[in-house]
Amino acid sequence: MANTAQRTADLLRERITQGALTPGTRLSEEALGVAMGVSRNTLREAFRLLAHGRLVEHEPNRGVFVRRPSAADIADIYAVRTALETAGVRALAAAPAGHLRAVTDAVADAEACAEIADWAGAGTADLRFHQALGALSCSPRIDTYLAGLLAELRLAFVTMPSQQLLHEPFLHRNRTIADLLTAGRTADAEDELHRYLQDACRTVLGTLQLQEGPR
Amino acid sequence: MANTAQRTADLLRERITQGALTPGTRLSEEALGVAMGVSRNTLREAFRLLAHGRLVEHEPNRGVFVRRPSAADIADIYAVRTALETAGVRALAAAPAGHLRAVTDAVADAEACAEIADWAGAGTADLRFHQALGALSCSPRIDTYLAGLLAELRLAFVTMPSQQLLHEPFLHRNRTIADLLTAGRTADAEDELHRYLQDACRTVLGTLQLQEGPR
DNA sequence: GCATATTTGTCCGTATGTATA
DNA sequence: CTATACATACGGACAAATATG
Repeated sequence: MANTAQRTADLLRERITQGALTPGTRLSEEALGVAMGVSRNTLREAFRLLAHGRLVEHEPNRGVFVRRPSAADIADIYAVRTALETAGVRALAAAPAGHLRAVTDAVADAEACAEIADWAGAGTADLRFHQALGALSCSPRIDTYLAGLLAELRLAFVTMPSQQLLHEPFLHRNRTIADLLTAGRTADAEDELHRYLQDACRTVLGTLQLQEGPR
Repeated sequence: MANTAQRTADLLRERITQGALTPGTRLSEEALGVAMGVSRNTLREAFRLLAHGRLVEHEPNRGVFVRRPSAADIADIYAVRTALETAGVRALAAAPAGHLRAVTDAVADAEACAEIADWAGAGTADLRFHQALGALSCSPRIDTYLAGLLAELRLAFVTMPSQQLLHEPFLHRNRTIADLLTAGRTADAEDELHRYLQDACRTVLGTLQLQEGPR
């Protein structure tokens, strides 16, 4: 198996993106070390890995805290997503056929989840849809970047009340984009994706403001 | 100042991108630790940071080595650069005026360096030109990504013989792009940049192959 | 504002496993 | 196959910075 620091980081990443460790929580080297059965040195290495993905914040001489993405973070994440995902759409012609099927499969999954009101599942499928859009570029680095960005976004979502309000309005637009891609209308798909991400960004920022205001 | 691990990583990054530590070099925890006056624990933390930027490769139970970017790496780097830099070009209208000046300044610098046959300087200015293109998106994350990609590319360049052959053919095309941007012809600038990066990628891959073959 | 307790930052020693000569 | 060298991981130690009463 991989080394301990990597495993520890993976485990913590999962805990964070699933909301078990909420933003603002302090991750004590001592306490977490004994809880996870690793030494402080190893845990510190894991912290470096997570800090690089912006899931935790390292405040010198104070410790590491689960990150609370700001409005500026959200806006920036959507800006980068727009750059990377539209690049995937533009690269559709050069991508193998299986890559497009991954896109349509994710859309179908999201629709199936929505059918039975499984909004957590719909959210996961939604993120997979966008990951699949980026994967059309056939670029390992774009895949890595996008995975990190979506994990960070998921972290922003965990404090928000309704996953349904965040995802439901966009499911039929996923289908629209997938259909445009299947029809080879990449320019139209790019336009739609661009507007889609702008709207989604506004929705998320609005939800964030709602919970930041009355705090 | 910042913590020791960060400083150590920064110092090593500089050594690597400037060719003092050439690809393939093994970075021994013990030897480097005493040489830089830091403990093995701290050095390992620094290694994690560098490995994330792909400047070094961590081979389990064998150690860390200065990375030797493969042809696939080069191609991928140019694919991501295309996505990020063209996104900057498309975002020109929304960028503050100073950002465009940073682009034209970098072009002027590169031309001045070429005038006096300072090809190392021209190479640096060239990279700054591309960083400035990405900065048009006004996205901190794109800036970070691009800086990492260009550092990795610089690592690929250090083993190549002539910086002149790598950069000179593209200087006048930098000027072309800058002029198109100044004229507000973003669509034309994007097309030109796209072809530019394709050609540059081919040039670098060709040079890489030349030195890989007769090894 | 001060004294104290806690926590991080850094280093060292060491036992174990793995790769290589 | 053995021996050596090294990475991996742990635990302990102490100074420095921070938080707490």
